[in-house]
Amino acid sequence: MGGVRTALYNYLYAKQNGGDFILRIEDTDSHRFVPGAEEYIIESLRWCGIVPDEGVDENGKVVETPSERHPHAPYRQSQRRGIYRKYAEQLVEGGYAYYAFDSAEELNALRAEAEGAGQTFIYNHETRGKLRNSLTLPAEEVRRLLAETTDWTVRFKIPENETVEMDDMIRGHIEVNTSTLDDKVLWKRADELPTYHLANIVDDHLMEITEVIRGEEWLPSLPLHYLLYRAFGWERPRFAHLSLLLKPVGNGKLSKRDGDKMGFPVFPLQWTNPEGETSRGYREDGYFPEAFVNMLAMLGWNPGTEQEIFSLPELVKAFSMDKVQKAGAKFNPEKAKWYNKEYLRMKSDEELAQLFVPVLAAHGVQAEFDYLLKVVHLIKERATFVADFWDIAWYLFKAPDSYDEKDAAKFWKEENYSLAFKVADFVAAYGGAWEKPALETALEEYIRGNEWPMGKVMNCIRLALTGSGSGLGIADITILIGKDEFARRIETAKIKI
RNA sequence: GGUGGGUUCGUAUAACGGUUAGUACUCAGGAUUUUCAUUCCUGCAAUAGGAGUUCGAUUCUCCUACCCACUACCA
Repeated sequence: MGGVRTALYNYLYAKQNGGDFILRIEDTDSHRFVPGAEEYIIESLRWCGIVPDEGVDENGKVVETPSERHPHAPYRQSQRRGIYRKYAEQLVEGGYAYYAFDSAEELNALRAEAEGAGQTFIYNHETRGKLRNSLTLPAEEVRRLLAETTDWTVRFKIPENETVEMDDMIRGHIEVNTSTLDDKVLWKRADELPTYHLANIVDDHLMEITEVIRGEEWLPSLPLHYLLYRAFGWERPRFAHLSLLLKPVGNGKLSKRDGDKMGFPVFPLQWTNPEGETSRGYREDGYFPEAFVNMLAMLGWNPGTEQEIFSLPELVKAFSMDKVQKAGAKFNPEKAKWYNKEYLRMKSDEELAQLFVPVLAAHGVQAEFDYLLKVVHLIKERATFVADFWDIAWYLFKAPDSYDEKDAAKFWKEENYSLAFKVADFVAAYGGAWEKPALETALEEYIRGNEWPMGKVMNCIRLALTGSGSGLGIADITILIGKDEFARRIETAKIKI
């Protein structure tokens, strides 16, 4: 959800300003490759209607070779590996970075040692002079290690005691003293891959990125990124850091576990991880993508008006970065359902009837499309999801085979059902127009004319028709199921209840 | 621990430094209805705490508290 929201805000901003939304796959961690994740991201965005202008072709594949439409290909960083090394070396030559030969074990040992003393080990201006790197080792030794070993990295040399002044489109002016920063690894000889920091800056420059809208977790790295742009002498993009999505109850950010525990999806689409655990998705749970997107857009942003329902094009028009909330937003599953309900009732009867077909099929039911149109028209205001249709209106497709005991005890009393049977006879003999208003009026005149208790009689009929004490209006049901079926159900009820 | 960010009803949010602090979701009542649902009406409920600036602070400044993120050869 958080990822989709970030993509959405990027998309909205890009489209609003006549720009392009580019999808780039940042897969520079060779140890964390997850099969299917890339396809999942693309399919999720497509479901949401957030279609990248660049980076993904019409078949939903990440573009690997440059073309007019996709001039910056390849868009997968693992396929761009060849281009990062020279930029890392450029920084070393300019004195902005250095080679570090400390092994992972050595650094871990230093961290453990510091932790034992209640401190934190940081690779920075204070410690780099005592570590094994191209700043401390003789040139000869550095050359030898570079040529003969593969366990080295390029680290950024953070300047000492300098204030980096930054601007964030959402948070405004931010200052950080460089002495609090550490010398981040930019490039690793072991797998010849950059880390996020280098790859991101290099690719954003090469791909002519003008705005970076990303999660708040990147805010602490912003000074490093500013320094990197400065070291390269490149114009930097503008940055916006979005607050996180928080769990509905308690503290902390939204996690997969919350969804499982509280019964709502946290993934746009159903997702099965490599361990075989499946997480439900909004799509599979029956949410409309428009509702999902609308709900996400309103989580941390508002239009400044009281309008709550926005289509994607409307969001593009209305979106504004200075209306984006600084604080984290707690996700509210109830509101998500409300959005779906609103979108469901905005759908046409035709569309809903079509969506209803597979639901009916799953219950072994087939019906005329015209009939479905009428059904859907009657029940759309009572449902949150299309799947609810069955629970609401199953009795319009088959007779009840049992009756709710509590409702039967409450309504099925002789003084009432004896009258109901008379009403049934009246319906059987009814010769007026076979449409709801006419039948409804006739029924009401008949019952009230005889001074019978309207509610009690109707509830008996409803019990016979639907098997319970709740449901649609009697006239609505009768018109739909027809005279014969009406009579059959009354007869069955006489015997069974 | 350090650094950065954040804080208005339970939740999402609105409010040129001047409002009876608004709206939506949820919840509770009520009205309508042949039941249920819908619809409509009403209600509950907030500026984290403390200083300061100001005629006046939800809004600006500082302090405290709490929450979050980061602190990897992950992104």
